[in-house]
Amino acid sequence: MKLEEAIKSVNFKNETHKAGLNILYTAWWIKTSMSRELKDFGITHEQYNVLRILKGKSPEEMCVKDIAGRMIEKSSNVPRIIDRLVIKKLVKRSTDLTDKRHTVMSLTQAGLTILDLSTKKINILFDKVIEVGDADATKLNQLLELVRANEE
Amino acid sequence: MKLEEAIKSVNFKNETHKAGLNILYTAWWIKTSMSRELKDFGITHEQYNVLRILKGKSPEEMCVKDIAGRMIEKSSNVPRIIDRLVIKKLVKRSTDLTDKRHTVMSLTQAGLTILDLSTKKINILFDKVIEVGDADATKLNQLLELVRANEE
DNA sequence: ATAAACTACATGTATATACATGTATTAAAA
DNA sequence: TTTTAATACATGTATATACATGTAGTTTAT
Repeated sequence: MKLEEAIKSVNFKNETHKAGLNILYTAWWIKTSMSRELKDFGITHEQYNVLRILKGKSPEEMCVKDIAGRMIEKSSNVPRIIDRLVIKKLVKRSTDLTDKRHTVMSLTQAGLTILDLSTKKINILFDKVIEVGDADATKLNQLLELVRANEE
Repeated sequence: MKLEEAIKSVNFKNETHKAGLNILYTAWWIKTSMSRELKDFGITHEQYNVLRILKGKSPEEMCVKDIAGRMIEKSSNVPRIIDRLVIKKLVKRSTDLTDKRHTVMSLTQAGLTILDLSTKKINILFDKVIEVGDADATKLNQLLELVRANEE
C-alpha cells in the first residue's frame, strides 16, 4: 500500500517530510510483520532482539549494558525485557562474581531452540517478503545513513 | 553514527537484512529527535500526530475512526491519546448527535497554538537536520515503497 | 582508611503499543 | 417489530518506551 493510502494524506510539505513519515510507517510495517511471525513462539520482537544479541556472543555471558548497547531502540528497558525471558526460561540470569554490579545473561537450551525456529520465519520475512534486491538495499542503506548524518 | 556503531554489529546476513534494521533504527532516531523538540510543549510525538491530523480537517470535527485511519502507527489507541489531549485542553471532545456512536473531536485555540509552535520546531528538524535533498528523498521514498511492496 | 563519586542495574511512573473484550447505538434481517 | 448483526468506541491487560530515581557495589581522592 502506498504511503498516501496508508495514512490518507496527499499533501506533504516536500519529499523529505514525506520520506520521514515513510520511514516511520515502514518501520511500523516491519515491526508488525515481525510480531506476526513471532506470535506462535510467544515472544515479542524486542524479546527476539535480545535473544539474537545473546546468541551473537554465545556461549559467552553478556551483561545488561552490553545488551542495551546493541539494541535497535536505545531507550529499551533491558532489565524488564529480560525479566520476561527469564520467566519463560529462555534466558538464564546470574550475578557476575568478579563485579557484583553486573548481572550476566545467557541463552538456555530452550531459548536457543526458540531463537533458531523463529529466526527461520524472520529470515523468510526479510528474504522473501522484503524483496528489494542487493543493489537497491545498498542504496537504501546509503540514503538512511544520509538521513541521520546530522546527528543531534 | 553508522548503523554498525549504533547497534555494535558488523555481520549482517545481507544488504536487505541490514536495510531492515537500518529502517527500524532510523525510525527510532527520528522519533527520538521529534520527542526532544516536542518536550518543551509537553506533548508526545503521538499526541502531536493527532493534533496535526485534526488540523488537516479543521474547523471540521473528526471522529475516532477517521483519526485512527490517518495515524502512522495503525495500532495506536486513539481514544486514550485523545484522553490526554482533552486533559491538557488541547482538544475538545463531544458526541455526534446524528450518530451517537461517534465521538467527535476538534482542536481548541490552545491546541492550535501549541500545534503551530511545535510544527515550527518539527519543520526545522525535517528541513535542516534531515538534509537529504529532493532527488535523494524521492529515491528513498521509491525504495521504501519497494520494501513494502509484498503486502502480507 | 574513609568519604565521595561513579557505575550498573533495579524499580517507579506516565504514556504508548498491541490486542481482546465490553457496551451503547444503529442498521439489517426474520 | 423483535431479533440479530454490525459499527464505533471505551476499557482492560500485558508489554514496551521514555525517563527519573533508588540502591548496591566499585573506584577514586583525600
